[in-house]
Amino acid sequence: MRFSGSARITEKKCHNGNDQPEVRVEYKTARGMINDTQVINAAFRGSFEPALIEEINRTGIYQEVEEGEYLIRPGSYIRSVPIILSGSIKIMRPDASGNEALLYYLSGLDSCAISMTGTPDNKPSEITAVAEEKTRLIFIPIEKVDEWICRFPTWKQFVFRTYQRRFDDMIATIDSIAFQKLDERLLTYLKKKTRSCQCTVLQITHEEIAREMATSREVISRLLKQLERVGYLRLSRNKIEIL
Amino acid sequence: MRFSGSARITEKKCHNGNDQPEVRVEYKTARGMINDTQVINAAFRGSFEPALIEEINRTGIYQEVEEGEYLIRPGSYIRSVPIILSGSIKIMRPDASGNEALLYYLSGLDSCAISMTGTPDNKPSEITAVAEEKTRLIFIPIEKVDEWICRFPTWKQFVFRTYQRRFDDMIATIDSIAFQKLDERLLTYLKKKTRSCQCTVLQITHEEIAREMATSREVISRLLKQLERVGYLRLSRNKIEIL
DNA sequence: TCGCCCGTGTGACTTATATCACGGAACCGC
DNA sequence: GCGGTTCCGTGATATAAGTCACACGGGCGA
Repeated sequence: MRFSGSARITEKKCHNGNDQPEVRVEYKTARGMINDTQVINAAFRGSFEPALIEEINRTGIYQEVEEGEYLIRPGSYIRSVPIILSGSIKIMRPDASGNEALLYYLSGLDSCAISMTGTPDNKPSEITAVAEEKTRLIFIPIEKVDEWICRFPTWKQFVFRTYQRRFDDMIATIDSIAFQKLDERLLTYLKKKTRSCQCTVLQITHEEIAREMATSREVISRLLKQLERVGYLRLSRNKIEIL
Repeated sequence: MRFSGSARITEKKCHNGNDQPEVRVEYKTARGMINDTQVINAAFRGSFEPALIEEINRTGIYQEVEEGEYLIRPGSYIRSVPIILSGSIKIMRPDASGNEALLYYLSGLDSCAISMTGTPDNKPSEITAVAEEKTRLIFIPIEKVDEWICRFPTWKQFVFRTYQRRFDDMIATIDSIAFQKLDERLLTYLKKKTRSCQCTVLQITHEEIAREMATSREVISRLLKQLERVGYLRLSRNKIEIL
C-alpha cells in the first residue's frame, strides 16, 4: 500500500466537459484512521489467495472519494483499475451535446472492465465514472492486472468474471433502451439505483435522472408523479422514497 | 485440427425462439478442399507465435457456415470460442416479443468476447449469432482460451484486445440507440454494414433492417426512400446500393 | 423579511415514431 | 402466363416523447 489514508479528488461535479479534463488528486497521510491493510485483508479474504492479498497491499492505492466526485472523465487516460470496497460508482457515457447515458453501476468488490485493458493506442477514455456515495476503493496499476493473471488463478477468475458481469450489464442497458418504453425504463432505473445504494430513499433530482436516461426533466417529473399516484413511491424535493 | 472440411449447421434462419434451441452440427470430411492448416497458418502468421498456431491447428475446429446460418441461439450453451477467418458474423440480442437489437458485427480475425468466458453457472447464452455471409471460422475449446493466456503472450494480447473492441462496439451501439434519431441510426447502421461485408451493395430486406433496429418495416421503408431521394443510395428489391 | 434561485408540477403544443390499411410490383413455381 | 407469395410504397391515424411556457413553493443568503 503506497498511500495510506484518504485521497481526495478536488474537482467537484460539473457537467461541462470543456474545462480541464484532468482529475487532480491530493494525497494526505492519515493517522488514527482505519488500518487499510486490515480493511483490504477483510475484504479479499476468501476470494483471493494470501500471496495475492499481500501484493494488493503492496502495490494498490487506497482511496476514499465523496459522493459526486469524479474518478474518470472523458479525455483522461486510464492507468489503473479500481476495485470497489464499499459504496458505489456510476459509469456513464456522455455524448457531444451534454447528455449522458448510464452504462452501469459498480459496487462491492466489483471492478470496471473498461479500465482493465486501459486506454490503448493513446486513445483517451470515453466514459465518465462518478461516485454515487462515499466510496472506498483500491487502484491497481494496470501492469499488475496483466502480470497477476498468470501468477494468481483467483485473480484470473476475478478478471474474467468482471468482464462477464460488465457485458451482462451492458446488454441489460441496451435491452432497456431498445425495447422498453420510458415508464418501464424509469422503473428499472429506480430498481437498479436502490439496489446499488442499498436504500429506499434516493437523494436525487428529476433533472439528474433525466440526464442519465437521456431525456428531459418534464417527462421524468410526469412519470414520477404517475408512479406516486399509483402508490409506488413518494416524492419530495431532492428526494424519492420507494415504497 | 480435429475436423477437416466444412461443417454445416442444418437449421436455417428462423425468428421464433420456441422451437428447439439447440444447433445441430453435421461434420463431413472433405478431400480436395483448401488445406485448413495452410489457411490457418496464413491467417495467423504475424499475429501469433508458431507454437500457438501449432496448438490452434491441433485443437481448433474449422467450420464453414453459409449466409443466414445460426451459430448461437439464446438458450444454448457456449463451449467454444469462434475466431473469424473470413466473412462476417452478426451478434444480436433478442427480446421477449420477437424483436432483436444488433449488438455488433465480427469479421476478419475478430472474436466474440461474450463467448470467451463461456456461459458460467449453467446460465445459457442470451444472444444470437448468425452468419452475414459465407464465413469460415475456427472454434477454440473454451478451456484452451484460459490455458493459453499464460502460455502465449500474443494470445493474452488477443483476448484482451477482443474484450476492448467489443466494449467499444457496445458503447457505440448504446450511443446510437440513446442519442441518435432513427434516420441517423439508419445511416450508421448502413455504414457499419458496408464496412463489415466490404461491399456497397447490401442484400437485405427492409423488414430485416427494421428488426435489427427494433422498429417497424414501414418507417425503415420511408427513411430509405428519403435517403434515395437525397441521392445517398439506390433501392431495389432485396437490395440496397450505397452511392 | 424580502427577494431570488432551484426544483418541481402542469397545460398546450410539436415532433418523432408506431400502427393500420391497402395497393402494386417483383419473383417463383407450375 | 397464372396464382400465390414476398417485398415495397404510402396515406391516414394514433401514441409516445420532447419542447415551451409559466406558476408555485421552499430554502437560503443579504
